[in-house]
Amino acid sequence: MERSEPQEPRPRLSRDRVLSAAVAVADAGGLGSLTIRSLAQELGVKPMSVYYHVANKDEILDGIVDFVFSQIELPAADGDWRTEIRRRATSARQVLRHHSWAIALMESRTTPGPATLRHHDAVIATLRAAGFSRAMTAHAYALLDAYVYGFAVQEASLPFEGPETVAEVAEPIMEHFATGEYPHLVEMATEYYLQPGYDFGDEFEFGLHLILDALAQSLPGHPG
Amino acid sequence: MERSEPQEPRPRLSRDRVLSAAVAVADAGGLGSLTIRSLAQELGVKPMSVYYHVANKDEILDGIVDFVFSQIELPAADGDWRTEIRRRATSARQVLRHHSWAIALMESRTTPGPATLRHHDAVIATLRAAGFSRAMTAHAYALLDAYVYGFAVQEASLPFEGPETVAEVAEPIMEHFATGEYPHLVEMATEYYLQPGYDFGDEFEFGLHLILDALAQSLPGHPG
DNA sequence: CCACCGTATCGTACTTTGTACGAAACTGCT
DNA sequence: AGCAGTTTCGTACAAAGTACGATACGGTGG
Repeated sequence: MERSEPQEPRPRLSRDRVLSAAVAVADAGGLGSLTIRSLAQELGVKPMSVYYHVANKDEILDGIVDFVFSQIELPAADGDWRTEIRRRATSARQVLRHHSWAIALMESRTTPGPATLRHHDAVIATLRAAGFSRAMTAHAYALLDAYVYGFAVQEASLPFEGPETVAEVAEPIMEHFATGEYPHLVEMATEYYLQPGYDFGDEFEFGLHLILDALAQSLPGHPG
Repeated sequence: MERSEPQEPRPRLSRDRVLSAAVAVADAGGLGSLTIRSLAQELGVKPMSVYYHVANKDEILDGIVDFVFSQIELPAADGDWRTEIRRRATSARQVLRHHSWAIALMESRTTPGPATLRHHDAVIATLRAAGFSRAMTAHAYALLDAYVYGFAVQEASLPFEGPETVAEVAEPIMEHFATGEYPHLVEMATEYYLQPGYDFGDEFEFGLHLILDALAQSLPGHPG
């Protein structure tokens, strides 16, 4: 009875556990820190062990992209389309902000997973149920997704996080350009972006509202 | 006189030549194919030689992002703002489509180069000259850029190139889903996306027009 | 013409990362 | 216990970034 040291039974590996750990590692240290070895360490296992559950690293990347999609709220086809589409857009932004490494991945992975397909299906269903033609649904979806992803890209490329740290980061850069090049950029930065209380994230609502309003105009039966 | 074989004097390296070659390599084989060794081979030089002209690979990446920005047409502040903004948006899309590897980079690089800053300055100048307030300029710029970048991201993640190859790529995938999951997605695909003549790139114009129209509404003196 | 010196290029080698290959450990079943 | 399938691991190699010091080059004063 001296042989048993059941301190950590270390549950068996599985594809799901591998993917969850991969998400955790990427969340903690970015995509660059997600290596097979770091992933194995997170799982308390030796590197080559993960290869029993996934074919290669690409499969891991595909998997965590689909995981991210699975976290985005789906719109309900039988609800008010503006409310539903707005909800899924807001949710998408939040999810992408939380897993900002995912944006880079979504661009490179071309084999969508089940959550990704379900997501697209739900959005299309909502737009069609709202009365949009097939052509308008395609237009609207392309526009909405371009906006949501593009906003996420911009947000991810900002060098700061919270609303208050903007000034601290940008001011030293700005002073460097006080020489007279980029006058409009500097003016906007000092007089607007760097003002206390400015939060780039707030811009999201403006654009989303504008797009939804404009799309509503094109719906049949609308006072054009 | 048997010593001189001046066939290829191989011009000296320079930072610019390094960056140009890096763009060429990325254009030809994607970002993944851009390694210090492949770059050195393109330049007809040994790997470590490029390190005399750039500090590290990150500096190369920053450099080629700025190069891409330098290729985007700048709007003129004294022209019609809709024409100018539309022109720069269209140009940006074309450039990003030609160098699709750049999209992934722009997201990760946080130190903008001179062309990038000049670009932002010109866009802000045009919007301000058009009569947009500072707040509206910030709103409009965030919206426009999110759309342009987001559209480029979507376009880059499509697994096909020209308008006619869509069906060939998508049909086998679609048949795989004829089981009844994703009914709306399949319906849109077969009845719309896969119809002859459909080109996803055409969606760009729709969204851009919609956004510009909606922004024009908010300009002072407009019949609101 | 030559020694000299700053600039530019290169050779070698170490580190990190993905992963092939086969051995070892573990599991449940007879 | 013995065996077969399942899961984990040890070893090792290739590709890629790059540190470090040596070498080659190109112009200048003696």
